[in-house]
Amino acid sequence: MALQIYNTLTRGKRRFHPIEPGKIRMYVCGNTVYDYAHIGHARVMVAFDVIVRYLRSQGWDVTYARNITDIDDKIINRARENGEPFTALTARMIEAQHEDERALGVLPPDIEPRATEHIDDIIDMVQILIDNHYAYQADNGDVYYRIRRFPDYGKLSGRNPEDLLAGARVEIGEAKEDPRDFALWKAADDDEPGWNSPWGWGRPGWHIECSAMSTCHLGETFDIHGGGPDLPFPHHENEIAQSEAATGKHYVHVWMHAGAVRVDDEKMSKSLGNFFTIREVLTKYHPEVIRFFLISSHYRSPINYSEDNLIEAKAGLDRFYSGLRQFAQIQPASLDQLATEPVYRRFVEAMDDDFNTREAVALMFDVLRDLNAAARDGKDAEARRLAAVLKALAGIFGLLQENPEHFFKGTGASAGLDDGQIEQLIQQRNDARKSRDFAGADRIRDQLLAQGIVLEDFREGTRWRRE
RNA sequence: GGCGCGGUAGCAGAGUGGUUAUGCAGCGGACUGCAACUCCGUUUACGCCGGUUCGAUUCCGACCCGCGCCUCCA
Repeated sequence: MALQIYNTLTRGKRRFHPIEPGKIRMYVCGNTVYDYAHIGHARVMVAFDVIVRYLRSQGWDVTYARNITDIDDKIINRARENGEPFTALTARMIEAQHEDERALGVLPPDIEPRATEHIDDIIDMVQILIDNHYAYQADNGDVYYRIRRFPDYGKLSGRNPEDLLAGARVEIGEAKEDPRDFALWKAADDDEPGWNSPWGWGRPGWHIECSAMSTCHLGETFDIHGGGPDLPFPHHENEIAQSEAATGKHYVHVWMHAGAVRVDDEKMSKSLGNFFTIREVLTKYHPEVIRFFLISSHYRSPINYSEDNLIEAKAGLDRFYSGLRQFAQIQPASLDQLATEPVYRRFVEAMDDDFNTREAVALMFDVLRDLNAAARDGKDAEARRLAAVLKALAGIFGLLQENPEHFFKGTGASAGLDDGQIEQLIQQRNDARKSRDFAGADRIRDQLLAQGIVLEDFREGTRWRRE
């Protein structure tokens, strides 16, 4: 089966056809850097990271751009609250985001354009829209997009422009011709952050930056545009209106949107204040646990962030590492080797079907079971082969990248016993076992368990891990 | 109100017009001094009502329920 992707625009899965053979140009809406990234951001970043990794594994030449919105009202307000220049805030938050990405194993995009570095491109596009009467400067100095000039408005989110008129809020002192019109350029006071433009001192509206930057880096028409679940309307709708009005070309072939993250079965939102930052979550769970949790659902399904679900993800990941523990030195199978494995064909089939990571994970568990059975039965060659296959499949997801011993034992710097003390106690216990002092042996095991140390006895010796 | 998505076993979560998803938890068994790890087996699963069909969880229609967007939010 060839690659199929669900397209928000057509509301269905279609076979993917690249604009240029073998190449995929992809743009994903990144974060507005006024605060630390939260798990909703993590989901989008991990989802598209997996998609890009998979596409590359299948031989596609992917150009992946993901922007940073580093000028906007929220940034200005937060910087003002903090009493710092907005550039200081954004520089700090960008660095923090990059740290979070590295922790989660998210590879950097090929291009990471920032709004403030594309002010000229933005101004050029706004000017084109004004010249073509798709935009106008209002009495308050703002430049607005003239919705009614764009007949296709609403095609992405399935909205009727007339309905939008009924629902549009009319603000006090409204300067727009039409309440549905949205800002391309916002006039600013002299003491506010801004840039000189043909319409005076000001700053870009939110939507125009993505139109300008995507066109600048990927061309007027490109293959895939992605983002979070709340972006189809109005953000992406507005992008389409801007770009297609400015270029006269079809803007994007496939629109992809990740599903929402809920927290304890409630909508996660800024206004409810129930969102978790990535760095908070990383203090509680191993980064791969978070990654595995995210990959264990389809990227478009809503997922629920909860203690139980993360614990379950950890249990699953523990099994994989447990199975690989005696195969730490095995290298992942090459793509050529993988191609001969029946399970890989099923893996590709699952992923080609709109990136069905859940199905693919189920196949990884199948491999794991066979691996454990082979290892138990002493079929060493087969076990090593399966370990290599498992590592290769996991590698496509950016999982199982750690040495299992390290995964289970951690840094050893945490509270409690250090590795040497633990191993000494295990030795004492094994001495007791040899002399059939099982009560004494169990006492030591319980003592270790109380400190979160779990023992596993094998013929070759006793393994331990920190829970 | 408008637009859209979904309701699958204790929980999480794929998928399919007829044949075991998978994981976690539970139970039984093997292994073990006992455990843990692992393997094997296992628990009335497909919201409700009609229709199409030899046969529907899977297609169609109605209904009930949940959720998302429509407002800053990924």
